Amino acid sequence: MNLRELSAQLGLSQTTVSRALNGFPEVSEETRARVRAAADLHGYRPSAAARRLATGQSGTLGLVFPGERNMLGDLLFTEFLGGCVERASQLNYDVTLGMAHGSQSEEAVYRRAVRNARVDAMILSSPLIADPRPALLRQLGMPFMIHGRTQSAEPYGFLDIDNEGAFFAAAKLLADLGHSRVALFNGETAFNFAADRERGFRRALEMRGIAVDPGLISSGAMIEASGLSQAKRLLELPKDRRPTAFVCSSIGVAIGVKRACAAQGLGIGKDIALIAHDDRIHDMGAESFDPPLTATQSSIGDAGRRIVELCVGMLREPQAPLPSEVWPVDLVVRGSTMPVG
Amino acid sequence: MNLRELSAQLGLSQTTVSRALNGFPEVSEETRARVRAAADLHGYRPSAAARRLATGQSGTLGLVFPGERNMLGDLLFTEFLGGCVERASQLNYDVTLGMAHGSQSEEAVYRRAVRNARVDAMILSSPLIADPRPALLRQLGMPFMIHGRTQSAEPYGFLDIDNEGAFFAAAKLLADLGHSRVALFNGETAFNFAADRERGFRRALEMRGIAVDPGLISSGAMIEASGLSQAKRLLELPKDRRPTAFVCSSIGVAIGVKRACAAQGLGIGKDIALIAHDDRIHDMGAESFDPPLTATQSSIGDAGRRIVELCVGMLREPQAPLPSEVWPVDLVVRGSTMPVG
DNA sequence: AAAATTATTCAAAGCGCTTTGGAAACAACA
DNA sequence: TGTTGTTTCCAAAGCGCTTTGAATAATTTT
Repeated sequence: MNLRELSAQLGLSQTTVSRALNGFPEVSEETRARVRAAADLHGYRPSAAARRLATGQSGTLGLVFPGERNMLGDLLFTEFLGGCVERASQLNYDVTLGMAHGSQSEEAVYRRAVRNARVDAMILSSPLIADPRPALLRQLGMPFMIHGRTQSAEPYGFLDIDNEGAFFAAAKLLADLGHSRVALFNGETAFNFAADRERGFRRALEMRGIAVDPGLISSGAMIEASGLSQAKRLLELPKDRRPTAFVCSSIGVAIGVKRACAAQGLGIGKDIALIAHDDRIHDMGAESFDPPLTATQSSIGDAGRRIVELCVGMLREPQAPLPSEVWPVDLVVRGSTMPVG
Repeated sequence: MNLRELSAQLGLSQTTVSRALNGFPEVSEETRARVRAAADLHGYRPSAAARRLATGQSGTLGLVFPGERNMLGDLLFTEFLGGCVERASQLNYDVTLGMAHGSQSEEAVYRRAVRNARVDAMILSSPLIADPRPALLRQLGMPFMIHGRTQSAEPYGFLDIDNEGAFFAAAKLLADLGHSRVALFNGETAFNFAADRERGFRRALEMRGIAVDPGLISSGAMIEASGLSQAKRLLELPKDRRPTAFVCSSIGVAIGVKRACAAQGLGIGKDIALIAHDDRIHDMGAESFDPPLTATQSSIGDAGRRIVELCVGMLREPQAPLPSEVWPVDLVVRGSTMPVG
């Protein structure tokens, strides 16, 4: 059943039926009710393809798989994606995925998506400090939102968490507990969030008059192996230079740290203080660590849901200022932190 | 630049230009070359929306997030999805995602996708033995392919791995090494793959004249905690009834088993033999276990790539028999298995 | 009661592609 | 010469929706 048939049934024009169904004000409530009833009765569903052609809008949002894949990255991306898909389907939007493959560069993926005009907007995740994608998309005329922030001359819409504030709070807590040798195991420095976190970390220690030892700051993949090897290295330092506290960019890293400590007979929350950032995945994480982990935490699924709302809002009101939000991050104190002893 | 403008430029009809670009035979090679050159020159890209409307095909494949989410499940799904997206984009297809949310049942998600006619076919993953989706989709007239198999009266296309053969090989290896008390930690029994695996497992032991002890077979979530608790329980049995070998449905489960063994001072590959199924994720897995794990392995990313090919083939030749493939599974023997003793 | 508003409804023109049913041009055959 | 085939190309009719510009009906104003 299509629009023409339905309007013929009703003895109305396509215009009126279309407007009645789409909530335009210039159709009487009586007619609207009649149209709705008939549409329900016949199970009428407007053709997405026809609407796309007529409106020029695809009702579709695009995401692209991150170029470098790893376990945690995939988990985070999937959790984020799941949130996006959930909210998008509530808003009657589709989500389509792109991916670089083989010789095709990531840029080509974005170009392809834009050229084919298959999406109304794209959502960028894991932005680098110097990320080429905003400039590219703006040049191509494709609206976008960033999950995170980036260093960019041009304006852009974004949703980010307060990474700096989070790591400021974590480092400050440790400093207030008397720790002066605090190590930071950060994510890859090319990512904007990692820079933000390091800034917050440094600011807190400096505020407490603690000189930041560059040797205690490292960055790398946010996986168990990184935490293990880096912690091992630092724990081998002479006792008076060995860190008494660690701040980790992910729970995976914290697991590695814990293993390194265990190997030295050091107990988390007893001999060594540990804080990690916890991107809530499947509503579980830091609290099921042993001991329960003091953590800065934030739901990446919620971020996905919210960024889709912002994105759709942006598409509906193109002339409005670009949406931007920065979410505060909770520092939840659990059993992995204690005063320095 | 649209088709009309391009054909005006060329002094040809839209028909001819369209056919030239789409490789129809009734246009001379000379004209085709001219058209191609002009299209390239002007950067002409056909509008996906218009094509969709005209052909009734959306050029889109649909997948739905599994209803129950967990870490391994997400990782597997993402790996599979990544493969799908990769091949789909090579074939100029899009992949869109659906997801049940809140009150909306999984069935509603499929209905919605079909009603809106936004996808040409759907790919079903993690089929249950009694899965309602094939009947639903057939009734709705939506083509689909299953990654896995199911117990269904109606025919369906599928790509599956030989789960039965894999677990047959694993159990047979253990039997041949002299193990007679072999435990199986299977996935949820509602899933078809779990039933297949158990069948293979039993068949091998029976073939070797070993009575299968039902107490040694359990099933549950394919996560570390399951392996840990189940193995712990079995390792507490009196020595003459305690299993000497374990077959696990995932590496996660194997990790749990290893921890349970370690707690009892039992070494994998020494005191206890261990085999797990390894869905290759990120090209790593069983070989980085300690000790390297004897495993049945199969690439889930490859499966994603292939199922998209089959799906697209099915759409292109709707009257051809439904495609189906069963992939053999390699049993790779590493250090976690040894003769009983 | 006529004129001016306002509230409803409609006919028709796209959106940009595919595809049907010829037609024109040309060569090959009788 | 007339007929039959081939090749190559085209005009025009959709696909099913949105939206513009007008027309009609109902209401209010003068």
